[in-house]
Amino acid sequence: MAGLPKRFPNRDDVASVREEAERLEAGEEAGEERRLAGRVMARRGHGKLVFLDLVDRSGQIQLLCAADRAGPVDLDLGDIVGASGKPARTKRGEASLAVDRLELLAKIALPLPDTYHGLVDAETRYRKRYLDLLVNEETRSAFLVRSRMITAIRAQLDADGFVEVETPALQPRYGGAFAEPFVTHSNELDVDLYLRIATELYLKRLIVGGLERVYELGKDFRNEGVSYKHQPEFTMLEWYEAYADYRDTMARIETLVDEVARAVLGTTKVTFRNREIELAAPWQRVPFGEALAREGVWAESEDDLRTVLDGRGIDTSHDRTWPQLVDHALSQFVEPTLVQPTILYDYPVELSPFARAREDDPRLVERFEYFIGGMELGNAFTELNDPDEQAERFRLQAGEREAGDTSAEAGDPDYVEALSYGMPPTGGLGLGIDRLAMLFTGRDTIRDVILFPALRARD
RNA sequence: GGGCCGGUAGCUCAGCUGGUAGAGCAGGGGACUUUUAAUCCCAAGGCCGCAGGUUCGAGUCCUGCCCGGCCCA
Repeated sequence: MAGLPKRFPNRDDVASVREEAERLEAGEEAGEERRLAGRVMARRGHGKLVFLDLVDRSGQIQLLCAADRAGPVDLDLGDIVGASGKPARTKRGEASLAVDRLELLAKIALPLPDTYHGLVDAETRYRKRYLDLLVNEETRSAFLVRSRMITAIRAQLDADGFVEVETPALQPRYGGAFAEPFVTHSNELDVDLYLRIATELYLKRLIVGGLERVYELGKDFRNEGVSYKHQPEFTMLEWYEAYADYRDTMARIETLVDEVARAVLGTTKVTFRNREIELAAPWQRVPFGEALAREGVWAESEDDLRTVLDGRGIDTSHDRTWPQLVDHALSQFVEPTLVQPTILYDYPVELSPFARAREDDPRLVERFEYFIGGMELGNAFTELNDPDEQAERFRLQAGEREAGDTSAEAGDPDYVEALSYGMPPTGGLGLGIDRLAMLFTGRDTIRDVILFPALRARD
């Protein structure tokens, strides 16, 4: 690249120049100069007249390069160029830039993938995402939608008085979710550390500390398998709101998704896996037990539930405890049916170590999960703020671990101590950002909304 | 972890019951002043995922492994 320009100032968007050109009559040319830069994605040569398709992040436009005006065109497909000229429409009406000056800004040295078929091979698309972005417009637009979605979520929470915070990703003990952690080691401190599986317990310490409304948007890490909706590292939003309960939280998440969809997509209707989904608030709300009972997979004892599930052809041999069986029943029979946004609420206490009990039934807690497109999008509760009760819940979880549930909460005495200083009544929520991005972009798999999904190393 | 499918030129794909590997696009050379996957001519391009095996002969059949996809756990 020696000798090539190091900058290209006063650049216009392809999309805006295109709009300008489209307002012209066929054969007409505008008077004002515009400057475009981007990648040459197609070339139709006619000797002394060459048509190039120039692509930048905003879109695509044709460059009209006449030899007597712009000089000879010595380029390869994939070269990065700067073009100065005037918006114009060709005789056939194609929006163009009539080029006065064409500068090479960076040279391509390897051939671009097929620009007509695009880059199809899934493995190559993930390993060389830069090529996927270059050649597949749908890929580019999906990641731009994801980015705008995240921006809109932040804007909404900020406007509602939340403060964005950052808590440790390397944690001496992990918690806040049922999951296997990644373990790493600090040489300096000579201790093992865990990559966080959730931000929950740190964020609630901040509520104890008086920050009132906090959120964190960042990566969580879970040392588990991959699927169309699972990746070992994924993006999670968690918020905590003092002086609110899970009913307030239900209203807030419905409204957030509704308004973010309108802001980003201009509609609350999306299509996911060939199903039309209406994201607009309010969402259906169904008690948890009722949702399982409707599918005929509800029983209050481990033995009864196992019998029911075995009778439905489910292999329950890996489910050691009642909560695991309930979870299995939920994901197998209920979750896939929850295509339109649905809130399941009032969960069994055994599944929910951080949620406050209902006043009228101590076996149930004020917790909800919400589902869209047959996927769980997130989890929320009226946060347990009684330190003694929290300590008791951790003991209950320790029992589940001993019964063979390795994903049960490990317990966190330091967190219990924090609660002992008093935490206001609080509503908290988690939202799987990648899954919401799948819904917003209509992608079937989480790998299509994560720029560099986890793949095995290849030499 | 199990089942099924796939890996052939930079990319997208053919390659039949085993007989020395093909096209389009891209890349190289040339022609062409209103094209839209522009067109036309010329030349070039391969560890057929890897390693074994069967066979006179393997891209093709068999075994193992690697990578990916889908489904299941």
